[in-house]
Amino acid sequence: LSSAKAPKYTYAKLDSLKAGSVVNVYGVVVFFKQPFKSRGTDFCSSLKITDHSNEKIGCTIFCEKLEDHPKIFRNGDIVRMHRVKAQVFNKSITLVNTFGFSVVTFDGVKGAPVEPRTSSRSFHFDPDDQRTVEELRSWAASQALFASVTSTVPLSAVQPKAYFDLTCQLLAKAPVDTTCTLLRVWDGTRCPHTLLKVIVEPHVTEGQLSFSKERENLIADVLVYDNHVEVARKLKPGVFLRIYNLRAIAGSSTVPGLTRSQLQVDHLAFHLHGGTSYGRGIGILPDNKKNVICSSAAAEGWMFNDEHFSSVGWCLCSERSCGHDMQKVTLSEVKRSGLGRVHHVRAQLKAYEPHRLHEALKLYCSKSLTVYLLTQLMFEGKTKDVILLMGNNPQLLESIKAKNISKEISRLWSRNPSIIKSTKTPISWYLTGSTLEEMCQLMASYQNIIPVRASGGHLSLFDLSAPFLFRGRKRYYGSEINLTH
DNA sequence: GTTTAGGTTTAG
Repeated sequence: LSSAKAPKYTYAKLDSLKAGSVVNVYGVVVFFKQPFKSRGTDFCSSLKITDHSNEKIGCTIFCEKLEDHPKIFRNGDIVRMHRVKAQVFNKSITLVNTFGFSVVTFDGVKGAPVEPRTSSRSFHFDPDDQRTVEELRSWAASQALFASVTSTVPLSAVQPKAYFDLTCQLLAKAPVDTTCTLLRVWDGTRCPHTLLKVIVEPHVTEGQLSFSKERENLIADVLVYDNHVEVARKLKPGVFLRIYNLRAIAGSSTVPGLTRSQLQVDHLAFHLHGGTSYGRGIGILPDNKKNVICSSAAAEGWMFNDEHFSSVGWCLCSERSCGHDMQKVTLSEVKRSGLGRVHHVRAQLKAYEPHRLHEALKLYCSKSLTVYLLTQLMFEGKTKDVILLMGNNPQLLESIKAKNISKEISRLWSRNPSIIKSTKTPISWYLTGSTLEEMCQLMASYQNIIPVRASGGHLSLFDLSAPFLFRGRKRYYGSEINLTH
């Protein structure tokens, strides 16, 4: 016994499962449902997995406690299950958990850190597991495993009539009747459609009762029905959710318990219908998923202007979890430490720019997950610190800052109002006074050209009717672009 | 020593 080896698990390929055997398996998730209450004593998770063998195997997991269920957030996630029993149902092999069952889940994204998701206090994990996860990720990336399933869509891209998954934060909730609950959520993006607003009694609302008009425009009212009401009852405002198989419906809607006059009809409504078909359900995201919302909010140029800084709003943007412990420092310490460091601060908002989003140029670098907001102040030369920053790309930031662009533009512009040359920064500049033909000639030398004009001795961006950026042959309208290095 | 569900859309 003293020489007993550490336990070594062996994993069955999914095309070699024999009825009645108890096995350990690895698989890529191609379908899943959030755990739902069964008619028996347990919650039930339903999932389908596959592996290199291309065999797709349905799995049914019964556990009394939700935390013992597989922590699956999306198709492509990788699960490792210990002690599942193969049995035949409808002439196919399925896997059901059996005594001593445990499950660990991993993100399926190639190159992402291999971080086990489990509530088990101790679990086996060795270099072979690391390798297996990475192999499954690579294999899955080369396959079209779930091309037709619904995908996570931000509110800004929601299509009427479509089913989709929504990643969002719960701001408030209220019961509508015994079969329907209202969830007020946002994801930091603005839906182009007018949103249905459900009016409920204030005294039954949990969470913030009212929001500023600006924020209200970002909030989607989601009605969840039947079996989802029980799940919704346990949710606390502030929690981050993924709502699966949500349906956006345009046109008149009626809601039980409410008269039609309580609804603004003909608006886009969000319904989570009863049942669990197509994975319909509500999943609670772990803290490290908050970044998803923070970065989408930032990429959208999300700003809020509430008189009362709510704890929920605060949470959305300030409590970024960076996956490491870091002490909070004061703003003066940040200033002293110079460029290129990452800090945690907690501060009170005193003022913000821009008040109108089209006044800002947003540069979003998907590689470094960094958002740069170049504000109107920069063009007017009113400030030295022209860039409001998030993220961690000191090189790019420094190159912009070191150039002191507004000063440089003003200087060069006074000498030669036609062209300003700036080769080091990721942006080149084009000024008023040139024709389109001249600008097209400049395209050969400069990758990115932002048209600006002079007014009142200052430079300013054109309004939204003009392209804000010329990149090669492409013209970008609006105010956003992905920078590629 | 093993009931529950067994993917496949509400119809508000």
